[in-house]
Amino acid sequence: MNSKLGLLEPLESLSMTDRVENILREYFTENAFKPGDALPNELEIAQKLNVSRNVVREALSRLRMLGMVEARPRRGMIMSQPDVLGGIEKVLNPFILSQSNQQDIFELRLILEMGIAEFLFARKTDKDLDELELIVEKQKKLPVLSKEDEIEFHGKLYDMTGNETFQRFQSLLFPVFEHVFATLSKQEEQAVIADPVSHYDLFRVLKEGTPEEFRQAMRVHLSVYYNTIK
Amino acid sequence: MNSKLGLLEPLESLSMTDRVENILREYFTENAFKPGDALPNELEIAQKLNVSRNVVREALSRLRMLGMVEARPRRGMIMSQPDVLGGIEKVLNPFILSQSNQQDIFELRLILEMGIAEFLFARKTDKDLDELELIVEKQKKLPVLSKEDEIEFHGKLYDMTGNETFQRFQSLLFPVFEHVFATLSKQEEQAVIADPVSHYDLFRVLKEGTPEEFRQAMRVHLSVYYNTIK
DNA sequence: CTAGTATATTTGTAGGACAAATGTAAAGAT
DNA sequence: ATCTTTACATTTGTCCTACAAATATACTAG
Repeated sequence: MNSKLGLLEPLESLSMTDRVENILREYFTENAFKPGDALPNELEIAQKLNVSRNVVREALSRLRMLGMVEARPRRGMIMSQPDVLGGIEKVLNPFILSQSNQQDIFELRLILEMGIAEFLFARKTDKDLDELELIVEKQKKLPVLSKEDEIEFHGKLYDMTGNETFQRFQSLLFPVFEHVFATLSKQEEQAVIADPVSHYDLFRVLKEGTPEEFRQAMRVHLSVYYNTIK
Repeated sequence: MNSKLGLLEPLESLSMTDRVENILREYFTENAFKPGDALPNELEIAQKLNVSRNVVREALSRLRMLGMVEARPRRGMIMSQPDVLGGIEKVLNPFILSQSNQQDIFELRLILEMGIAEFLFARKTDKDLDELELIVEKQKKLPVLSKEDEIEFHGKLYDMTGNETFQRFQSLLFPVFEHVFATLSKQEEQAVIADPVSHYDLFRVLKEGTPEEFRQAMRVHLSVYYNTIK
């Protein structure tokens, strides 16, 4: 007995708050609510749905956290532009995430790093390249790069993609990425070998090379991390 | 007058609920709460913070939505594994997101698609390749590929990365991606030219080629989308 | 028609109440 | 002493009432 019982999902018994949250989100999309549109007030919603105002407020509190709705005290609520990454931001804490989630995010960052080449070449400006050169010239003199140096260089790259969401997403992923790699390093006790492709090399390719060459260079630059995979 | 006044950010006047939410999240991380740990009950929290139980419940309701805490009726609350993408999922609605957010996500998907090569080659199995072959053989016979065909092929690729979070992330991004591209296509009225690199070609490279070759092939395959950039 | 005043509206917050079910302690039976 | 039953305390989910505060609206007076 009990064989394969683990495969049975529990019937999700949603609380009133959960259900109202879902209903409201559906209601907003079905009726094509757009940012700025006025929402019915809390009491109306509560009466329509036949639940207490408390329940409605708890549901709305969630949507407010996501930035979907904005409450203007004493003037009613309006639809609003949600913050795409607001929800994920509060959750990306290495100490709460599961091991596998952390690993997934570690890999996700590697994927992103390899994928930005086209955008860098499409959008790089002379000003960007000058600023990047300052960074790599400074780092060339250092015997070893700190975490901050890494962030400065790669952060500038994300900057140059001109994609704000991507930029912020990266910075959210970084702590988890660092944490995973630090944990791995502790276990494996690997020798820190000199970077076969340095930040300076990447800069040169970005300035004078092609996206293909840049991807290839980045792949080698990240090999320390890719070596931990699979 | 009024010069550059737009640059002044309003002093954020946080509601009690906002503040309690922040305080609780800090409290959990500072005190190294781990999944499974018991939490103080609502009344205790309310009294310690000198707010009403309502405010505490609204804050906890948010954390519950994120999956950070789990409430077991009549047995107290415990810490829990948050769902990394749960927050973003509820917000990725093309009709609510701003134009620039949509564009960012469109680009983000292109970045991801270009970045997965290493993982595909590191983790592909014969079984995967067989399944992929079935898909591309079927599609080779079709005169034109539908949206579902695209999802089937690329979805299988994400599958093969073995990264569940990435997989789900992709599928969340897709509707926004589609929406942006559909809007662009309507404006530009571009001729739909035959794919210079088909799904079948990608399959062949994945089976017998190298990551570099795959990235190059994928870049060409995605050129319809990259042409819209910048 | 304008200026000032009163009223209605609506969110944020507080606090009380109770059902329901769980775990625990106490009481009773064998 | 051990087991069974009963009673109690706990805690979340839900409902209700109340009120402050500030805005928008209606109203009144000059």
